Amino acid sequence: MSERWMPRTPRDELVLEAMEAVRAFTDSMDRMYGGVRDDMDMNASDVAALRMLVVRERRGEWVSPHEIASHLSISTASTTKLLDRLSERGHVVRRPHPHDGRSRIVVLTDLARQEFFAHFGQRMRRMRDAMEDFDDDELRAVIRFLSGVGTALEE
Amino acid sequence: MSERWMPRTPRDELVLEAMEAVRAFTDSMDRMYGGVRDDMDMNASDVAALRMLVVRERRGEWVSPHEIASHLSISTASTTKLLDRLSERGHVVRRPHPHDGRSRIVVLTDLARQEFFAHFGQRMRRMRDAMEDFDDDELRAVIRFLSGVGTALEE
DNA sequence: CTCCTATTGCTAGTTTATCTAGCGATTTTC
DNA sequence: GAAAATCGCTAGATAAACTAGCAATAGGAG
Repeated sequence: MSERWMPRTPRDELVLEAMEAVRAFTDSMDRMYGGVRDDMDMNASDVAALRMLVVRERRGEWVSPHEIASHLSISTASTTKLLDRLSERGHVVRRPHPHDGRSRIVVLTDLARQEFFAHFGQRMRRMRDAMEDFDDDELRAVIRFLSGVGTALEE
Repeated sequence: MSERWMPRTPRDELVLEAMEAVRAFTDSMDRMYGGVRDDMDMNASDVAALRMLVVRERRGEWVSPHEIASHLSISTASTTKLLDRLSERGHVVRRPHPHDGRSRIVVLTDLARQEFFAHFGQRMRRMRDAMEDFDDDELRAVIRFLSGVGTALEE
């Protein structure tokens, strides 16, 4: 054995507690998305696509079917069907890509934005309210944590 | 209009930044789980069930098929199939429930524990390492944040 | 410019994982 | 002790993913 048994320090306990907090939080988020999915009567991928489109629109970026496919880790064939479902419901419109005749850009409709915020809005408000229990320094620490740990995971 | 326009304060900016950090972190976690799913060549539900079993086993609790069903928000019929898949791979065993003849308890095999930690272990280690950049107070703030915001979401 | 290769989104057909409905065994309630 | 509820299961139907292959377009090499 190259390793001696190590006593579990208070620091170790704290880190373990943080790990568990992350796990529980992720579960909460999953359930939250599940709630939205139920409320909107949609499947998980379709909601995820909508979420992506909202985020990318806010950034002023265009989104192609191809990008949706890779973001959701599904095939382009499945994405075609997904977009068919969203178009049928009137949530998105497919437009020609201005510079690439093969491609399309997927654009949210007003209806989609409206329904999306109707169902996500109240949940986001609850999150935002819960954040009032934290001062600026704490919030900054949280932000640094989430982006640090998140980045560490992406390698 | 019953509401005047409000200037966006630095505090508002910070809270917004925290919201975005949460969103990005959730995406990272999703991709992480996706990686495990790919590595283990399993579907999302099966991995989620395994995760649940590991957590509950660590707590010294028994898990019935029924509980798996409600935790994953799928029907008991789907859970039967799910457990068939996991049994076939040798990841779980169904045992009779000691006090209730209708029920079963689902028990992880050594193989499952082994494979689970082989694939999750390195990712959890990366998370744990990333946490070394934070002192105890920061970590405590993060824990309070995750559990507070998580709880707020569950209502 | 012309040819060749790569890329994009789509269709068609297949597979997988879910669902609903209903059943036998067992437990709980009255 | 009888009636109702619960548990996990089977059977058959549905939804959403997959693979393979296609037409249209783009882009690079000669």
